[in-house]
Amino acid sequence: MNLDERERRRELYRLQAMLCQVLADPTRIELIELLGEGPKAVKELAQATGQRQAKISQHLAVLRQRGLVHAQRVGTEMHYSLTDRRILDACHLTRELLLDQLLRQGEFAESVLLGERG
Amino acid sequence: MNLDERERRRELYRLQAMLCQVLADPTRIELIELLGEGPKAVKELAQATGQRQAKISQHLAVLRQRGLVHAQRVGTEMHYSLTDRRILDACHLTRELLLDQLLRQGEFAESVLLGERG
DNA sequence: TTAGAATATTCGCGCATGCGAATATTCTTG
DNA sequence: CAAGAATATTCGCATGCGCGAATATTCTAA
Repeated sequence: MNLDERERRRELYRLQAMLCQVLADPTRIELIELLGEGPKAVKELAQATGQRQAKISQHLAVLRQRGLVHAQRVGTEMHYSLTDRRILDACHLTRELLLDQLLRQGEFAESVLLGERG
Repeated sequence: MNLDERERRRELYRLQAMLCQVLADPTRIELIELLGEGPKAVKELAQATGQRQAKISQHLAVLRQRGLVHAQRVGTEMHYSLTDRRILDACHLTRELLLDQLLRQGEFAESVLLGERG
């Protein structure tokens, strides 16, 4: 390999963008939050989110391919779990950032913030 | 308004996804990093990234519309700056997460990591 | 082995996004 | 006002993404 520095940085940014892309979906964020509570089966996740099973499986596949979650067979079920708790940290930090943005703009803030802060 | 809790959480996830979407582009990440050094004109950013001016303006428009950067006229130039330094924190955390992912998978890691850690 | 439950995958569509090219806007200077 | 520099916007296109619907796979139990 031996790319020069600029190209290495570019490659890093490209991969980072791909990671952020994975986090750029509300259903996937919700799945990450749920898995933050502990391992869960697909059916549980579908029930908790109120989404169709196929949709949940599709999003779990994305998370799995990117290495954010790990799947384990347990009988007829598949138990999913986070591979790294710091994924939650990233989610929480971006959410903090978002909440500050909302506060600054003063838009939507009250309705969304209720029950999340204060 | 007065949404129930689940809907409020959903709305929050939706907005968070939109924020992550903004961070899910390598050029925008590079712009954020550059602006982390201080305010810069569009031309500077175009030069530093080696990208066409129109492309930079387009991405800056996205960052501006989402409230991540602030623009100020200075003569014939527009000086852009971060509205919140913690945007950098978010970028750096996701990058840390990415680097750990790469280390775990052992793929690309060496070439990308050189000069970034160690 | 067959039935059925749990999960995964494929397909097609509608929609958003990033880009280059071209053009428009806004400011400064003469 | 005219010319030109700096920046913004528009347009058209190619590509990617999320979704529902349908189907396939994989395991358990009888």
